[in-house]
Amino acid sequence: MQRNTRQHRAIRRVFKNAERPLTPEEILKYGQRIVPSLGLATVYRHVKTLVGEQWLSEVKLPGGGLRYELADRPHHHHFLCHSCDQAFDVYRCPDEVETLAPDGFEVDSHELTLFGRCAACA
Amino acid sequence: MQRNTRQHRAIRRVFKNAERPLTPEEILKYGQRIVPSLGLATVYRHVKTLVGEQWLSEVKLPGGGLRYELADRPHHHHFLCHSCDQAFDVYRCPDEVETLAPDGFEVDSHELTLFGRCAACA
DNA sequence: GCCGTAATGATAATGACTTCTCATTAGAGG
DNA sequence: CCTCTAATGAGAAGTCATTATCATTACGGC
Repeated sequence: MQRNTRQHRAIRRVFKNAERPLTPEEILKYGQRIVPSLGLATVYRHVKTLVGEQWLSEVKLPGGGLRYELADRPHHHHFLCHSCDQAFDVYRCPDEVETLAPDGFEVDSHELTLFGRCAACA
Repeated sequence: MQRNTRQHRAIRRVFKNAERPLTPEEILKYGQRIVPSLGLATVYRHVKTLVGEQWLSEVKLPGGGLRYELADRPHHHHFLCHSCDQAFDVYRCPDEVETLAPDGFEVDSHELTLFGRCAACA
């Protein structure tokens, strides 16, 4: 991944334009609007590299299937629309979350997911 | 699933004794302490039936892999130990969670997962 | 513009999880 | 106790997301 290919530029552009976590299939779909020949294997290859470079971060939501987002986003959570299955960012977080665990449990991170219908589907 | 078999009784007993969500492999392991010949296919068969009867409910945590718990438990969340990979119940919930979504989004449920080390691993 | 080679993309392979198949076992009514 | 047949369990098969293979393409230094 040392050459500046059209595919690499396209994938980074997709994330710069997206303001929500994307699945590999979504990356492929949006990337093909820029480079129509883009293949799924190339998406996976670049995503893996970009995660290694900490340019992207993995988003694991309940229900499985990894999504990816820019790694430089501040702390936030996610909303998952069960109609269109798209994930969205929620930039508000309840306080004192990490104090909820039982005694003796060490919390080092947390993930809050809201489920429902997004503005477009509702 | 209309006969009262040893396997069926064993699987229900496992859940009655467990106070945390179980994976199919965990159900198999604990069930085999009661009925050593228990097979994984039987675990899946009964879990599917019990979920259909609303006796069990599915627990989807980030990272994939379904877990199951008794359906009659009151609202609660989960703690996932990244050392032993066991899930635990957390019977406290931050208030006003469903008000965090952006305007126009309809929230109908939420899932909060705490990550860290459980009391036994810490 | 040429050339060496990294990157690509179609497809096969993999792996984890879940369901199916079917010969055998064992509930439970008579 | 017999009999019928639902349930079981071992292994095959299916699913789905991800990775590997490899012939072809196209960056980019010269």
